[in-house]
Amino acid sequence: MSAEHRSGCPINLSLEVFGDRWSLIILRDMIFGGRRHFRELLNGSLEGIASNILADRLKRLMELGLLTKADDPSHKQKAIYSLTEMAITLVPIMAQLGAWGRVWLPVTEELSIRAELLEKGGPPLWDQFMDELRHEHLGAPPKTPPGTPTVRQQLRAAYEEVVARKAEATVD
Amino acid sequence: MSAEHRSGCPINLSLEVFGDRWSLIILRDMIFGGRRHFRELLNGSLEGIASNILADRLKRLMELGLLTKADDPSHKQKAIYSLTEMAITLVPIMAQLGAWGRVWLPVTEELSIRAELLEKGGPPLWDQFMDELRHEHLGAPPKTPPGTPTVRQQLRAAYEEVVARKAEATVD
DNA sequence: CATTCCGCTTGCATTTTGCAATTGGTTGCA
DNA sequence: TGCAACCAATTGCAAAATGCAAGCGGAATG
Repeated sequence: MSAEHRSGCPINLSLEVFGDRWSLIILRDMIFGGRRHFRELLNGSLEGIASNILADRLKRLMELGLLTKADDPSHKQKAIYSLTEMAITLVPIMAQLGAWGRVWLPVTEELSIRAELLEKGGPPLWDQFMDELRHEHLGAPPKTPPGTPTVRQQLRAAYEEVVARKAEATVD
Repeated sequence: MSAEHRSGCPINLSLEVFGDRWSLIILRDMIFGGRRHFRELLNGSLEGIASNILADRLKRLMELGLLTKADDPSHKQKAIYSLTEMAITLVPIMAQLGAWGRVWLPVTEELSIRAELLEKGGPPLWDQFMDELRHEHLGAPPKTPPGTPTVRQQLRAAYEEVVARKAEATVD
């Protein structure tokens, strides 16, 4: 192991990658929120990340091999960030983290419905989602027949259903 | 959500608990290494945690409900730390983190054999391990018949086998 | 041609971390 | 009884990370 690493333990090395308050938040927004641009990540983040921290983490995630950056052909100033295979395979970790948080922490209903769906879908749903991300970010051929609702669409629909139901309940 | 939380998203809330470089390391050493005392955690940690950080994190993990502390009846100065159910259900997250790290990060063979075994065993092995931890830390009745090798023993045996094989290879 | 938007960068205050030494007390052994 | 070793921390201090607000040059938009 290199001198930069505290130990060769896989859990420790994973923590050296994610052991901060922002890296996984950024990846979550890219994976589940479909965000690809700096501004989307900056303004869309529920948690309010600062621009200097976002810039630093994007750079770090690129150096670590979790993200790549490319010019947006439609806009010379825009950069498009893409997930690598390394980042896409974080889906099971995200699912487990969400499932655990849903049980033990004070989550809100509308923000945890996605975690619930992902938990119920289990590994088959995670695999489908990862295939969709490979199509979206790596240009891999889609594996699901066209017309099938994507996992992200399903998660989004469930989220909006909860929001609508809660809004209705408020009116009553 | 309370004002202390950045958002009610389960992944974010989980990160607020584990989004640092030490909390999961401590829990890893308790779960997989069977460590229960301050000194064991301090000296046994491969990564070399400082005593002030360890003290701070143990306190924090207790406040969060992941650990409890009790007097050691055999030694007035010793404290015994125990995992709560909340901490025991981290086993699947640990397993996924280990599995991911094993694939993508520069792990050493002897330190990743446990992650490999845990991955291959899948949820049934995780469940058995969690039952053993409930027995050890919460006093729950054991579910496996007496005489069955524990998961921790299996993991330890596999680790030592790799170490022995590598030592032999060095001699040749 | 002014405004907005683009991905950052800068300066600066606050918080967290890491290291080494030390604390007050307990235990085990001679 | 005396004393070294051990116990779970705590203290002081330097260094690093974080967070906030403002600003940058350039490009797109109206």
